[in-house]
Amino acid sequence: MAYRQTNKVMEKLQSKKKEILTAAREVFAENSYQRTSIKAIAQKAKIATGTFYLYFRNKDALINMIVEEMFYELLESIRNERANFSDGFDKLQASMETCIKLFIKEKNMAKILLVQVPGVNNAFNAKLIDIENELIKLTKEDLDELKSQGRIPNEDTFVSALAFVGSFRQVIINWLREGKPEDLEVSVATLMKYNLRGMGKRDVS
Amino acid sequence: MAYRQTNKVMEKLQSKKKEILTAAREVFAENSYQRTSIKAIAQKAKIATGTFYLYFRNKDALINMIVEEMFYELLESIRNERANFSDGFDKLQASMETCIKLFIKEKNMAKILLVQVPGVNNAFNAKLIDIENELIKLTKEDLDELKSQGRIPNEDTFVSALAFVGSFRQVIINWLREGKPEDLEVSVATLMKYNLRGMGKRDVS
Amino acid sequence: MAYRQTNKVMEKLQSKKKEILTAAREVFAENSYQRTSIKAIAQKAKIATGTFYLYFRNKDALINMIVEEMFYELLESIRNERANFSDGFDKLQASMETCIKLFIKEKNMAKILLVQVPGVNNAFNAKLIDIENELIKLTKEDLDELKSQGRIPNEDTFVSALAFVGSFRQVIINWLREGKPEDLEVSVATLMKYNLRGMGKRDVS
Amino acid sequence: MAYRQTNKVMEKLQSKKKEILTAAREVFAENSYQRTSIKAIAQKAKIATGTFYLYFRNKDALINMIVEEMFYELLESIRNERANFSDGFDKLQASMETCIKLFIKEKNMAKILLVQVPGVNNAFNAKLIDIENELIKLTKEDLDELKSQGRIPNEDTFVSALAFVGSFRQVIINWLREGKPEDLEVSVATLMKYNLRGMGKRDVS
DNA sequence: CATGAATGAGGCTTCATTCAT
DNA sequence: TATGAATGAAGCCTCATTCAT
Repeated sequence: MAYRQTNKVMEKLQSKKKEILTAAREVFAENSYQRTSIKAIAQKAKIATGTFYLYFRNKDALINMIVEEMFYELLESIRNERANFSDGFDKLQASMETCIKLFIKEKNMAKILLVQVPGVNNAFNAKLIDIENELIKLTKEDLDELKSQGRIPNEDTFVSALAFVGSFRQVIINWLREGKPEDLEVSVATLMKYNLRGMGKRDVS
Repeated sequence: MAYRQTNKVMEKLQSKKKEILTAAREVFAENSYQRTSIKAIAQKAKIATGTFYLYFRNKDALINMIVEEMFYELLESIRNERANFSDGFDKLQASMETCIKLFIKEKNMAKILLVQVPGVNNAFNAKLIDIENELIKLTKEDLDELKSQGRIPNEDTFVSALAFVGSFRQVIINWLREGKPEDLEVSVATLMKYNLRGMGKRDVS
Repeated sequence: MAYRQTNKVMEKLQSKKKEILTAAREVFAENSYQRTSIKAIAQKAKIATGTFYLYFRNKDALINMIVEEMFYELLESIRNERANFSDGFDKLQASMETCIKLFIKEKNMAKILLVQVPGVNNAFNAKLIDIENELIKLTKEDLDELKSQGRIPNEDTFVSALAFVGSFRQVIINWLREGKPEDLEVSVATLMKYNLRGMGKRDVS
Repeated sequence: MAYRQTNKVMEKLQSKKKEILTAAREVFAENSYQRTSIKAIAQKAKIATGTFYLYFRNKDALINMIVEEMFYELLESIRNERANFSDGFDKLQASMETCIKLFIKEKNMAKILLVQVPGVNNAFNAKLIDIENELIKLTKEDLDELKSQGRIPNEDTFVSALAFVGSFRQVIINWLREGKPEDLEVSVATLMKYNLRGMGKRDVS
């Protein structure tokens, strides 16, 4: 009895926390971290400012959790999608396509991860860097596999991995900031070819 | 006796302004714009807070000048170096090599331009974006030239330009943040090859 | 439990605002606008500096409200009292007597309106001038009526109105500053006779 | 030799001090005391800010001296002019006409005495009040004389003196602030009649 | 004497966080 | 738990005054 009660309370608490997180994402996507006030988030979440502190120790804890959530969402999606493929090139392609699709679907997420939060605070940067590093690591693993299979030249796969991730990052940022390229999906195909050639894949159309 | 309004005095004033700019660059390289206080800059420059305002109208004017200086330093260097070459591929290579060399020489500049990018909604960031866009534009021009010469495939050069710039950006950022790749100059050569292949240049070693 | 958004809460807020206004009036009565700091007002009102900004957008908004309140209090009292009379001379007398009575009752108000007038270039002063002008306008209307009735000579009623208001102003100011004349009410009677004669009323005792 | 040298130096110093005072008057007439910076005065006087402090202990000392100068100029003019008359009414008229003429000639003086400085600071107010009180005292003396001669009714001459001065003050202030009455000299004649009647003079036209 | 750069206290305002209800 | 008023530290900027030249 007491147990179920607690569970229910926990659920309720969790759901309220989720609501705040959702509201916070929206507000952060518009303004930068520093320019976003707790009051604004609370208003968006339709709670009082004080209530915010029942769910988060402070502002930093909030942004931390947001980034961690995104970390999870993004990398989990990528890992799941990659699991459907065994070929290195396919896995690379799957990684990026998943990433792009998620960003298109959740533009706020892209804005926060790529535009708003960077530069705010070394602690958050560290989290963001974790995500990026994880993505780079995955990419490098694929490249190493392809290299060991002799399907790409014997080059520094770390640099290639950075180039791969960086090129996508730039295209997405530009799309977020300037709205160009207009059709991100088409551009991603071009970009993929660019990178496959860059890695040294033979017979790219 | 009165100050003699000689060159000496003027130089001293200019040099003081430079000192403040240098101090500000150092502080900005560590913290973001929003988290950098005038007080901190003044302390670094060993002046009183009020003195800052003798040299800059306000905080925004300072950051504006810093970024404009960097804009000038970076793009002027690149343009100068590019002028030595007529071949499109050579110009692309010259662009990036100059950029990298400058960043190695002036690490704070790289940190400010690439890492401490603050939230999107201010003049500071707008200027930074200008720099990036200018670099992308230059790259695209080279690619368009190469395309018209039939030396690279008929693909969206805007996307290629973004990929090119983005891949370098990522490598430099990683070097700044993690110290890897350790030997940036060597990696840049690899990266260049990656990109040349990516663009579709034939016979890249 | 949540605050109940009852009348009680609202009243409390309003009363707090009133308290701040009262404190501000007291401080302004001692020092001029420019020399009055928010901190001083907050201390007088026994609140923190930040609390002030929960009730007023900024310093100007406060002074605006203070003067508008006074504008309302003073002119409304005068208009109400005048409504009891139809004779021009009676209305003039009613105007000034009401004014004097209010100033005796609310000495701070008199001090702010008459003594702490700050430099000309701000909104505060503009409002104060509005009050004075309104009073002059009312006086002029009475004089015009009397003139059209042939009860005072055919002279420039604007000048007379200024003289009328100015003479009262001077007496009150002197009373505020020097405590003389000691018995303001008696002096006001004398002053009234002075002005009635000045206007050209016949048979003033 | 040394003596003459010193004298010369003193003269020069005095003349520079005068220049600063003149500049300060101009600046104060435009902006209020608080909004007038030493830098602005120095610029108007074509000296360096530091130089200001060679001639005045501080900003307060400057305004003090300005007001004292005006005190002297105004009251001395009035006293001189009054010396030409022996009749009480003539002396009253001479007082005010001199005052008005001086204010018309030196509008800055009027602005400073009547509009800018009041309310700034109790210390300056005190000086201003001295001037006003002196004027009131002179007026009262005339009225007392007239009363003892039986030429005006047996009323409180202090109140009459206040009314007299206050009515002029109001007209001048209105002229400074609003530009009305347009022709001050004509209005002053009307005003004089108003006051003569007010005092109880017989046979005012 | 003159200069004007330098100083730093102090003013206004914002906002993360606390706390009485 | 929920509320939102209250707090006060901290930031930006101004300006009277000082001081090295």
